[in-house]
Amino acid sequence: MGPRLRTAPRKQPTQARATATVEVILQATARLLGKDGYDHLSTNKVAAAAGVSVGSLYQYFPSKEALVAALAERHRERVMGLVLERIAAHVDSPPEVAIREIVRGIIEAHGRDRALHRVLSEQIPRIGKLKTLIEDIEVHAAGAVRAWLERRPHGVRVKDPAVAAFIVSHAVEAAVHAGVLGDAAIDPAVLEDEVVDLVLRYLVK
Amino acid sequence: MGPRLRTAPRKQPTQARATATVEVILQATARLLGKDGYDHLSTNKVAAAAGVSVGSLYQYFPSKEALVAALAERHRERVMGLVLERIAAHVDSPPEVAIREIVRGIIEAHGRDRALHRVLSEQIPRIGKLKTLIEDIEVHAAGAVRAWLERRPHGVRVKDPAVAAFIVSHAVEAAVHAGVLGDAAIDPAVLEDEVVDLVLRYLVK
Amino acid sequence: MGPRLRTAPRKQPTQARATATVEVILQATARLLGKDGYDHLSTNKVAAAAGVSVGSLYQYFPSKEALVAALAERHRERVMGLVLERIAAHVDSPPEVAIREIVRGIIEAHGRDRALHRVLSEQIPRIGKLKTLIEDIEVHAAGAVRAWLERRPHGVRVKDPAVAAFIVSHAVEAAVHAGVLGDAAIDPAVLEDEVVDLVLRYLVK
Amino acid sequence: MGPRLRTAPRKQPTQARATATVEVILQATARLLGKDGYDHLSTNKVAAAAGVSVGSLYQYFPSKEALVAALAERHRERVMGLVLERIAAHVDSPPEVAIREIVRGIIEAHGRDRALHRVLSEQIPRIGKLKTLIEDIEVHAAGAVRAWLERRPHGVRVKDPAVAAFIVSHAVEAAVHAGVLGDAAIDPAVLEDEVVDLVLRYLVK
DNA sequence: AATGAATGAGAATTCATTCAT
DNA sequence: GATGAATGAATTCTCATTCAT
Repeated sequence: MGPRLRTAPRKQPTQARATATVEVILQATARLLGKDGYDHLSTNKVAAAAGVSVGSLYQYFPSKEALVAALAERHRERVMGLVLERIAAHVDSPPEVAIREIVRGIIEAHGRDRALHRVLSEQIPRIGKLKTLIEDIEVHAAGAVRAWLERRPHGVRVKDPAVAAFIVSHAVEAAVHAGVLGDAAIDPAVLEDEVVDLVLRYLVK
Repeated sequence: MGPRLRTAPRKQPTQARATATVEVILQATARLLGKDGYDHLSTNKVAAAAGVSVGSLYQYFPSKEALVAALAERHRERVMGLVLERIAAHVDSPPEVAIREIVRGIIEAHGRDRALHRVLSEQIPRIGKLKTLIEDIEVHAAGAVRAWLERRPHGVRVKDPAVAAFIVSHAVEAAVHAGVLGDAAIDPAVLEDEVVDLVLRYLVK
Repeated sequence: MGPRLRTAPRKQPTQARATATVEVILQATARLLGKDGYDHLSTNKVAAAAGVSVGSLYQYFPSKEALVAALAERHRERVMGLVLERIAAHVDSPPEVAIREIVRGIIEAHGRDRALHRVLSEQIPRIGKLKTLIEDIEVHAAGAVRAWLERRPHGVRVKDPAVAAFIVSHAVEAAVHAGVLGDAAIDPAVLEDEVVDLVLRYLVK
Repeated sequence: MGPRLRTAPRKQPTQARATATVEVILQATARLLGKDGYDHLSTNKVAAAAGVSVGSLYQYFPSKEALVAALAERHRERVMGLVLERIAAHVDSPPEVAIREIVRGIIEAHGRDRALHRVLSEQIPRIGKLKTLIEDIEVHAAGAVRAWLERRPHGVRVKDPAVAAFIVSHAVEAAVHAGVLGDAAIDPAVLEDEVVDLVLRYLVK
């Protein structure tokens, strides 16, 4: 599905100055990506916006894709961290509480860096290597949900925890994503109630 | 958010030869889209792959986006047609039956032209006119679900049909999409049962 | 010795207009190559000097190397033609006459398009695929000389015609090349006498 | 004819460590020159391949050309040394002996570092300072031959020693170069006999 | 209707070289 | 002496689009 693109970071900055350069480049990437979209992004524009030379950019990123990949990877770490942490915090809470807290965590995670999150989620599937990244997230998330389900055999009514985890994680992600980031945004409190309801009725009651 | 894009088809082919040309162009577009991705698609390549001249291509499609839009539009019509038809056929069926039939319709729709469906959903940039196209589909689907809900005030337990339709349509689409097209495909019968369960418990019981 | 470079011509011009474009591009290449040398040649400069767009250039030549390769191939045909013709015309002339005429032909061939000849011969070895071209010439030339030798077993004193042809063709080419094109050019008449002497004494007397 | 190039070595390494650095850089240059060719050589690549920083490279070589010039100069010294030494050793030998020894010396010189020799002769652009370097060699060699000829007015039959030296040195170099380094290499003993014959008949008998 | 030659703005990318540390 | 981050002009090359034939 698309040719292989070079997304591997080119070299690690070792000096502090270099780290700052990489930082400033990624920030400019995020800004332009949010403003103009992926297609209108160009390495020259990014470099100019970051106030560094193109040469410096290419010292660290071999291509436009690599730029976006690095940004996505960073973002993924933050978002997944927030959600997994919430799941971990509620391994032993009663389902009603756990589910509400986790759903709220997901809604919050989508609320952070909305513009960046939106543009990344839209563009990522098109960027070869990044498909893997998004799949990692899904597998990761579904895995966590499954583990959560398997810990409470009596509290849930589900036959196959793997399938249920798969269904639930995709359904929740999509509903929250659309509800928070879509053009027709939904009031977060309502969204939370409804999604919790969706999940609770499917898994528990 | 990008320059103004012309996506309206330029003219309708009237002669049989012209229809064949359009057909061959769209097929080449689909093929290249799958092979190289949207970014590496080019009108020249499409024309070459289709065995026609660029000039001929521009006779029918005013831009690269129009090419992809036409392909997507075509596919949308088939898929949405199948689903809306299923919804229409079950306006008055009992919820259990209606929901199962509709879900089955959605699963079937995703099964048709799997490769094309996957490519379109991954490769279409979610900006410009193409973005609108995609959002239209979502709004359309949610609208149909909402209408369906509003027809049966006593059969469903939902407070706000608009919100419920929104949640449900996104959740179902995502679960089915991932279940049918994802790397870890799920047995269609199991998928059907689980998605029906998800919807039924949320909307009805 | 050096990476493989794309030197194959990209597409054949079919319309008269296209043929003219190719012609004008090659002429500009020759001009710039003679004036600035290979390293200072660039596709943009060539296009500008030819009065066509870069795009047109790339329609026919995939790289800078291809440009030079096409030029070299053309030049080779002319030069080799002139020399082989001279050899053919004197298959049956007495050695003294034949050798003088052939040597004169080679000197004349080097005299045509001196600047182009000089720059091509200097740059060709560096351009991957073109090594073959130059070797072709040598093999070709040595072959013709050998055939010439083998036709007159009694007139020549040579043991192994293949070796003698090899030695003679390289020696003559180098002496004439340096004598005609070198910074310290030699009077053509003197050059002719001396080279004829060199060859005649080696092969015949 | 190209910008002014600085090819003079920047400074002499004085410490042992520095000498080793220079050595390692030149070796990397030779390796890359053989692998990628002159055009694809870059100071950054050379530094990386040599395991030193670009900064260090520029400490000793002020430009890319200087790098190649140093390599060529080194090789030239070895090769020319061997040949001139042989010429000097036979100033007073009878022509048959002298010529045979000198030709043998030239063949041996081409046999040393064949790969490097081939690469240098093919890849060095014949422009700018590097051109001069090459011409120096030719002039030097022709000069030595001329001096040798002028010392023995009675032993040789040549009218103009300068012209004869010019012809002979180019002819011999070309024949030996092709015979030793060409794709169709010739047995060194045969090569020696034939080249000696060529020279002897032209100059002496 | 169809062709395909031509365009040229603009994107990606390299690389010799400098200089602060 | 050595390092390697930074530079940016220059170059290669693509591609959507037009238009004469």
